[in-house]
Amino acid sequence: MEIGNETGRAADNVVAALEAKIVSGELENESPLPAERELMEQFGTSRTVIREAISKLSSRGLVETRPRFRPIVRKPDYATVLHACGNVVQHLLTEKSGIKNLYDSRVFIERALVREAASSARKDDIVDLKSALEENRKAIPDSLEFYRTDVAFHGVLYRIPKNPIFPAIHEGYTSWLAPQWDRMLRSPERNEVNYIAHKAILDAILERDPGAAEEALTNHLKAAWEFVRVTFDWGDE
Amino acid sequence: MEIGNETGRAADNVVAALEAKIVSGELENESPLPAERELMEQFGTSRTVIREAISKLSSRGLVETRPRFRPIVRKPDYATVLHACGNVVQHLLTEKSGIKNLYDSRVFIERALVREAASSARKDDIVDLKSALEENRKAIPDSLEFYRTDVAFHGVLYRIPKNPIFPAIHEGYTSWLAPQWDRMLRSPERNEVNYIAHKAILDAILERDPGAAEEALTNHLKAAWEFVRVTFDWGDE
DNA sequence: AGCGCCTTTTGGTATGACCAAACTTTGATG
DNA sequence: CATCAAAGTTTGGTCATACCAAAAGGCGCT
Repeated sequence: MEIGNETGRAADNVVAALEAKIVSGELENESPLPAERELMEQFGTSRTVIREAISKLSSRGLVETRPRFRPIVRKPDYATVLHACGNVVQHLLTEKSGIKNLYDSRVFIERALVREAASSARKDDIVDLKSALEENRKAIPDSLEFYRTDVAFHGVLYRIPKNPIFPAIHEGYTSWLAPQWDRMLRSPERNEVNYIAHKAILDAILERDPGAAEEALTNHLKAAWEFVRVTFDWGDE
Repeated sequence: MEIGNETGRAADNVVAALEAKIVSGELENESPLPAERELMEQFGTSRTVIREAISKLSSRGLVETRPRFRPIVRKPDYATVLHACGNVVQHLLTEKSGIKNLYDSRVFIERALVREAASSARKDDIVDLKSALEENRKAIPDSLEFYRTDVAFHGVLYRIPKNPIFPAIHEGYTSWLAPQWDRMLRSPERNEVNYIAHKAILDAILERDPGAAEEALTNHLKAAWEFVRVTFDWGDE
């Protein structure tokens, strides 16, 4: 009866409707979705369709579903979107080449980020970098804490362009490449090496030398990859 | 009886099984999935969970579903993954700020790409660039063809790092930002301007001058954005 | 072979039922 | 009165069955 039902996909209407209600805030963020049986009455359709719609919303990151709980509404932001993509990306990381490609892309991005930082970081960016580096230094004895501050230091770089896409990408990299870092965690002797590398990057940024910053960053990440590669006992990539 | 069935998610088992069969090639790429009723017999489960599993596979880009057709197996590659992410990303592009952020990230990436091209493009890369530019020049009178060659020219840049992730990203940008380009298509007088910009970029690459290449690229994309912005009659971003 | 018609297959949807886990209410208890 | 455990209710996950319309496939006719 409803207009717009041309093609056989009843669930899409429900998806669109709920989608609208979520982005408009009519369905409040972080709050549970109405019960399926209520939705099916509300939309005048069967539970089959409702469930399929919820499944689609879930895979789009608009709701978060746990096995036996009510779905939770998630207003889309860059982080949840990247997280939703993670489910899709994971297939490409089962082979070494996929991981290598992803890591290389990270190196590529961060090279550009440190260039950007060196050429146009603002005062507060510099403050953030210094503070992140200091946290990093203090955490050298504690591998777990060092990992956290390591990620945080790189995270500051991703925030410098003031584009929310980049922090989201950073989250993607750290979560998708996390399994590899586990090995690094168990090698505390690497902490000081990595700290020194971070310091070299920051020094180059402070001197406003994009080339040096890029080189320092490249050396840092290449060394980290080499370490992981050897630890995993991979042949040459 | 099967191990790994701890948590109440029967569909996940089916997803995992089909997933494995797809990546292993047991389910041939580009060929249709078995019928739902056959799968339900094969897995000893109801059609409900089979359908849910197929829906999940679809949203992960492992199968492609058209409304009333058999799902088609799609072995995951970077392009299909990016395409699958497109459904998720679209929410962020409904506002101007989302488009602006995405476009800025593109500028950021391509700046790094042309630097890379200028500093380490190989002979065949140069050949590709020259040929793409020539195609671009010849297409100046035909806006539709010009658009195609324009995309192709930028695409060559994304292929230079020899990392399949970048061409996939390029596909993402071109498809996600396509609506904006429509306006550009109807302004053939822009074609020559854009061609000249492309030529300037290539010239800088040929001179192995990363800085000049980055600047030329930046000018090119900033101008294109400005044109779109004015045409759309947006205020300042 | 090419083409239109008819049968079968198959995806999309609707119902209704059942279970187990989550949630809510209730009521006994200290 | 606050606490907490038991009983009752809701609700997501699954199953079985049925029906429809469109796609696929077969069949006969030209």
